[in-house]
Amino acid sequence: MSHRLGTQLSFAIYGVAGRVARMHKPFLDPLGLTFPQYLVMLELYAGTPRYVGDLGTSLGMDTGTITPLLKRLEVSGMITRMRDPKDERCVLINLTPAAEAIKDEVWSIAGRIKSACKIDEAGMIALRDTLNDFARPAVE
Amino acid sequence: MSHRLGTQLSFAIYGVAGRVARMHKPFLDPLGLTFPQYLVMLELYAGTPRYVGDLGTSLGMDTGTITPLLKRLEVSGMITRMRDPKDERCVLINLTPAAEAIKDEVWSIAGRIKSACKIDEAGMIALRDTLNDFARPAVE
DNA sequence: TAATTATAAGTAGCGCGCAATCAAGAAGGT
DNA sequence: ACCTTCTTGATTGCGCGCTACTTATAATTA
Repeated sequence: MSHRLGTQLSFAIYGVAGRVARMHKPFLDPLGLTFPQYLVMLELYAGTPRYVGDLGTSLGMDTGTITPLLKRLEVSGMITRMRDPKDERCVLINLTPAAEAIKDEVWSIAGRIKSACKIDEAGMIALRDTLNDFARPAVE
Repeated sequence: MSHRLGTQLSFAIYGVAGRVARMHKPFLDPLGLTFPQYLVMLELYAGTPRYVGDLGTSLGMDTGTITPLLKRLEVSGMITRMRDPKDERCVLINLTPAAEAIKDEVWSIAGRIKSACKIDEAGMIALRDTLNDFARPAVE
């Protein structure tokens, strides 16, 4: 039977995620960012301040993943972390001037990657939508 | 302008990879396997013995990833690791009876996952092929 | 008000993923 | 036989991702 197809799709998804992250590396290394950190920065460029939990939800990252990641971004001078005076449980994330300084370069990475993917605009849109719908509501 | 689309696609790929792995977890936990270990087992079920390097190449896993992974599979009794007498540099991987015993159940996971993904056969084939072509030749 | 419950982050431990480095065996040439 | 050179894995270190647990603050309820 076709267990085959299911496993092939799992392989394909596993494989493409690694390739995409690796493809970003040469562009991110000079900025001192990892791929997940890059995704966090994109979220922050879209609007600050943001709560830690809000960021985690948007990116699908667990608290055990995003908290140390944010602490590293703080150490590297990209963000500040501050308790919300209104609710001392929450931590507000803001961008530093150093982060704003590389904003355009960070945004430009996507365009430079796109060229290397040999996929047209319509294909990208279709793929994005397919992936965003895929495996969405199930066990989780 | 449309850095947007590129970043959205990166997000989508990052997100779907995590969701797919998480979707497998409830099925893999009872077997004591992680998702990457599951992929390795599928490769091994397709034919043994296999060299470590061969497995790594097939799965796109680095030696620093697959060597400890295989040692854990050995500890959990799924595989054996043996130097090839013909070439002492190479390590041959074989399945144990314990691994053969769960072979059918491991294979069946893909089918059970497929039901939860609300995507038809044609969609799966198209998606698999699109992903396998995507980001393939570029930096790597 | 006091006690309970809920929520937001942080922390520890394990496994994956990658880069860089190392050691051992094999293959080739001299 | 000897000496390079290449190949195969192993190792180390760091960051991500998850689970489970803990702490601190808020909200709720008795």
